[in-house]
Amino acid sequence: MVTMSDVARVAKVSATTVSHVINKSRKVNPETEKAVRDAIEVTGYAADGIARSLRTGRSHTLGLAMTAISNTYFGDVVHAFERTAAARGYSLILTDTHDTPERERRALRDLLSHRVDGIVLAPSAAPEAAYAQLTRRKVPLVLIDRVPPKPLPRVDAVGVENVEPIARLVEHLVVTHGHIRIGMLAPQAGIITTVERVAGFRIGLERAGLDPDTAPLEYGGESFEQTTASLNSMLGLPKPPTALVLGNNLVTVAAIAALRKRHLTPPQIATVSFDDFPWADSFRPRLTTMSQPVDEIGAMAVQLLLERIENPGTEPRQVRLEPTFMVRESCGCPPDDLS
Amino acid sequence: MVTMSDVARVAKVSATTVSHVINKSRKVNPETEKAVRDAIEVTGYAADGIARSLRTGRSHTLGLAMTAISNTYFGDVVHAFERTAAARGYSLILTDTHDTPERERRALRDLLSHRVDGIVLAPSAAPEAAYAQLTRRKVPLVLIDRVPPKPLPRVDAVGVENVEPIARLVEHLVVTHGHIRIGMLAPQAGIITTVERVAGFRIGLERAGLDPDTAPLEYGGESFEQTTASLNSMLGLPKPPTALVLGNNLVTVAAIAALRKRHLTPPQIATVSFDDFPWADSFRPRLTTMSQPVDEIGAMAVQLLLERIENPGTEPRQVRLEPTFMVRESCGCPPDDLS
DNA sequence: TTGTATGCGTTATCAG
DNA sequence: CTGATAACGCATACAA
Repeated sequence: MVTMSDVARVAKVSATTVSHVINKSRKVNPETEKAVRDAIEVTGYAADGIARSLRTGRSHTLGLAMTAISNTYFGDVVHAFERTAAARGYSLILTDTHDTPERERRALRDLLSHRVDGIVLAPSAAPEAAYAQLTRRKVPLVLIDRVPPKPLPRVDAVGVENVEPIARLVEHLVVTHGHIRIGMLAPQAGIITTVERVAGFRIGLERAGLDPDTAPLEYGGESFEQTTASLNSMLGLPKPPTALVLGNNLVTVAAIAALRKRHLTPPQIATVSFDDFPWADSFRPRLTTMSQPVDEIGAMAVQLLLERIENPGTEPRQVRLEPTFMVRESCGCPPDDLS
Repeated sequence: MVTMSDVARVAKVSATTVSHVINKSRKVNPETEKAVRDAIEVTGYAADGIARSLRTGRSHTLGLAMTAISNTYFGDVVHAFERTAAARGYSLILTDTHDTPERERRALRDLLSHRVDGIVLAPSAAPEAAYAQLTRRKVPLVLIDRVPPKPLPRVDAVGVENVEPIARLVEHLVVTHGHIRIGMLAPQAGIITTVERVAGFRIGLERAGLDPDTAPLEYGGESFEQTTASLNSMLGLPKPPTALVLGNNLVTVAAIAALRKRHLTPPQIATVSFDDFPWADSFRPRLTTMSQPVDEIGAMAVQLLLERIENPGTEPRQVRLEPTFMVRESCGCPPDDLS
């Protein structure tokens, strides 16, 4: 490996000077500078980020800890995150929390040991240990996807609005399409977003004069099979729902598959779902959905984190982005004008 | 920050002993060990990976450099990669090459500055500079997705078989379904996989007694719009093809959308495509595809890389995984027995 | 305008 | 079985 001393020797200057020309951290004679730059060229020197980090305490690295399977998030959010971070000169370390408290702890420990300058975390259903771990080390932290409820912890967070958009979906089912037996297939129980979406479901029902307590509600999202089983148990009811609220993209794909098996393709049974798909317009059934602004979420997470890093004293912010209502045909609604 | 010296002070031993306890690198008296472990507990000490890396020269970090937009790869491969790496005690740094030589260089420079123990790279269309950069630094390297052609460079690589599977797709079109005017919408020109898939297309045509030189062939994959334009120009031919080979998942989604606009839903026009979708069975048209084993590809990349790291002297290996032929209905073939 | 000395937190060498 | 010491490659306080 070629180090700064090697460059210094070739350029016949001190390592200090080399460091300063690289970092532009003090004035140096143009001739000297040229000698140094030439020496760098000749030796093929590349700065060692590790040594630099040890010395400065900053790694120019951001940690992203989330689960890879749930949510549409993974691919798109990671992509947006990497792009935004790279644009600001930061690299990305990725770890999978598997949405379990134990793996979450491990993921954060790994991130911490790499001395990341900040962490973006999609908290598991029981993130207390993780929070403690993080606050003890005072690492800048931004929560993503799941924004903690009311007695707000002092932490930055970015996520999407869930309650009203789901209520809006229910309203669509009731008001526009006249359904009165509406069921919900929710994502993994315990996760904050699930709690909020179920709340939105109940609120939507109430507003429509329907009874939330008698409305069919099942939790899926653990696996394809478990989701399928949940849906089937709902459909096996004496009076099965005529319309379905699907709580996220994972649940949606499993549900459509299960419905197909029962020869119940939307809009034969009406569905609305959270999360959109890039291919939603090209393939049938064309699903009516709430589309999350995944790119903005990833970019905003980086944005909040960098601001926190640069300005640790400021008040934490919670950002709620708005999903977009995509009306298509899974409720039987508009004429199929695109096919 | 709490360091090893702090722990040592609390445990009333030397830092050396603390280090040895942590790394189990030499025998230490059970009592001493307990004292150290207690001190670690009390102080909440966590090892500093940066300092450790500087000293040992190993970062326990793997770099993954690929483009996030092209290919089905991104999400799934990254996921499999992270899982396999984590299981072996390695973290993952992710960088986007944007499939351009310039960004590729930058991505690798970043990885190198983080002193990753090895790099997995999906090479751009002109990766020479990247190779030079890497071999100069002697970083263990594995190529992913795109396996370099014949005069094999001395480098590990993992990818999927392209030529024969695409030829097989063409055969399906000709032999099973009697098409003789077959066009191909290929992915981004220049990429090795594209070259191979186009070669497979031509070979398939030849075997069927068709003339490859007069067969319509367009390159897409740059963007949704560009892909759409390519397809439309092919469909605008005096004698447009009655069957289409779609070169990857990106091209496929754009193509189906464009076909829809022309009221040409498969199997009205026959299509076969490379890359499968998790939702392929639930949504119409149900596409006949070649499905890549994305999980295995990601896992194998890590596997090859770790073997190279542990055993630098061995002969490089090129691994070609087999895609799976998923016969569905986009050629009008089997009765719709699943709907 | 430039150089010397020191230390970041860890592990390896050597000595006890 | 344990400890003192040096070194990894760099950035900075201080000195010249």
